[in-house]
Amino acid sequence: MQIYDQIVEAIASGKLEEGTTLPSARRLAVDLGINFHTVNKAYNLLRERGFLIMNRKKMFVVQKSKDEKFIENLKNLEEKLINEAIAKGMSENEILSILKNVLKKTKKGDSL
Amino acid sequence: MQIYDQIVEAIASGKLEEGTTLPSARRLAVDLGINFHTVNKAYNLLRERGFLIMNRKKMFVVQKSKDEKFIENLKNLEEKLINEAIAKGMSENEILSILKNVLKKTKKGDSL
Amino acid sequence: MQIYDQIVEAIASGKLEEGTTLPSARRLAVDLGINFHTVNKAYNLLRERGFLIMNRKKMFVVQKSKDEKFIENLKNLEEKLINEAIAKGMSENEILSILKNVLKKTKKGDSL
Amino acid sequence: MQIYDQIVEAIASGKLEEGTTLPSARRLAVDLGINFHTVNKAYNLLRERGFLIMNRKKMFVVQKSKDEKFIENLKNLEEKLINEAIAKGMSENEILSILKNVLKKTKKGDSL
DNA sequence: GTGGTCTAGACCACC
DNA sequence: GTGGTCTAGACCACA
Repeated sequence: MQIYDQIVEAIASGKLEEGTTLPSARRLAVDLGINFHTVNKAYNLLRERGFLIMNRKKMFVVQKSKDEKFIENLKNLEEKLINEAIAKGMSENEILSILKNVLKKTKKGDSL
Repeated sequence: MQIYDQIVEAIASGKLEEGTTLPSARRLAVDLGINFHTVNKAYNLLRERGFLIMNRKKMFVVQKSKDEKFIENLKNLEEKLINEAIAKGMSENEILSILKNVLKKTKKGDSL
Repeated sequence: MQIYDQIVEAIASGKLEEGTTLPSARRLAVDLGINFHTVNKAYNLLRERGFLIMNRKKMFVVQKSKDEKFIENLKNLEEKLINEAIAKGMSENEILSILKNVLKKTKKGDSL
Repeated sequence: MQIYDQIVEAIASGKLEEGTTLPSARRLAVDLGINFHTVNKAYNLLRERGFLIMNRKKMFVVQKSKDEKFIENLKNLEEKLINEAIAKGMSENEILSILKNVLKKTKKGDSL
């Protein structure tokens, strides 16, 4: 999941642009000093969730595709998080303020 | 986690007000037809995360306390979610719109 | 995939009823003389596709749930298969006859 | 496989009639902007499965021939699909209805 | 070379 | 005990 998160973050921040071919699972594994299977699993999860796609050469390539399933899932997770925040006694404005800050911060990395 | 979520949702929606004493773990377990330990675990997780507090009679009571740790955690989780959304190619406005909708929907349940 | 297919077939034929708890992955692996990970992978794929669900004891249990995604996928795969049959010059009636036979055969196993 | 599927679909829909000579693999590769080997492979797979035959000029020609092997294979694949549908709890009528719809839809494209 | 799969053994958290 | 994960090594088909 750490690899997964880092790759998602790299895509979001623009460090990995759409169409970029990732290093092979074996290669990245060696570079990171971890096992091939671990990288492979992360790559496959990213593919399942639509962040990567495999090209004709069987390499993984960055892809940006917003699908219905993802948005539905996003809403559910957000609902849980926001429920917790409200249950903690936070006001609507407080929550919105935090959300906007996170969004701005993440978006700022985007333009780098 | 289902019990956990339901209780959080009940607190957020106002069905469970601050100060309310929850049924004992054994009692709720019987009512729901599940194992005592499962309920107990949910209660303890809710206490760890600051949604409940144990009173002198060792009963669990609803508490609304926004702490630093929770907010920090909330930010981290939101960052991951929003990173995924941006990595999917969603625009800042799209994301904010979804967040506002979820917030409004959740908040509406609040007034019920 | 062999394990996957066999379990699907066992559910379809009624040998495995809804609610049945499957043997643990480790146990089944020993019984079949194969590796734990192989069974585990099959179980997880079956869960992802909605044929199994994990209960509170972390055991895999048979579940029958027809979801939209499955039906959509079924239609796509059938379309490909039927396209091939038509491209082979088979008539609509021929194809329908084969489909009915397969359905009857599979369904017959159901009542055993 | 995309090329494969598209050609099968074209034959099924009548856009490619029996006896039609396909463009050479090199030619089609250039037109589609993909590698020659990829087209060649698709053509060869189509020949292996009996959708194409090579003429004296080594060009691929559309052929409609229903062979035993194909029908056997079709039955096996259908059995797997239908097993999944039944394992999902779908009734015989539900499945048959879907099959007929797909068949009708595919057949309709035929007359275009 | 690539990813995919199977085997194998170890450790973890959970119940 | 359970599944989940990481490591490791081997072999496969594909290109």
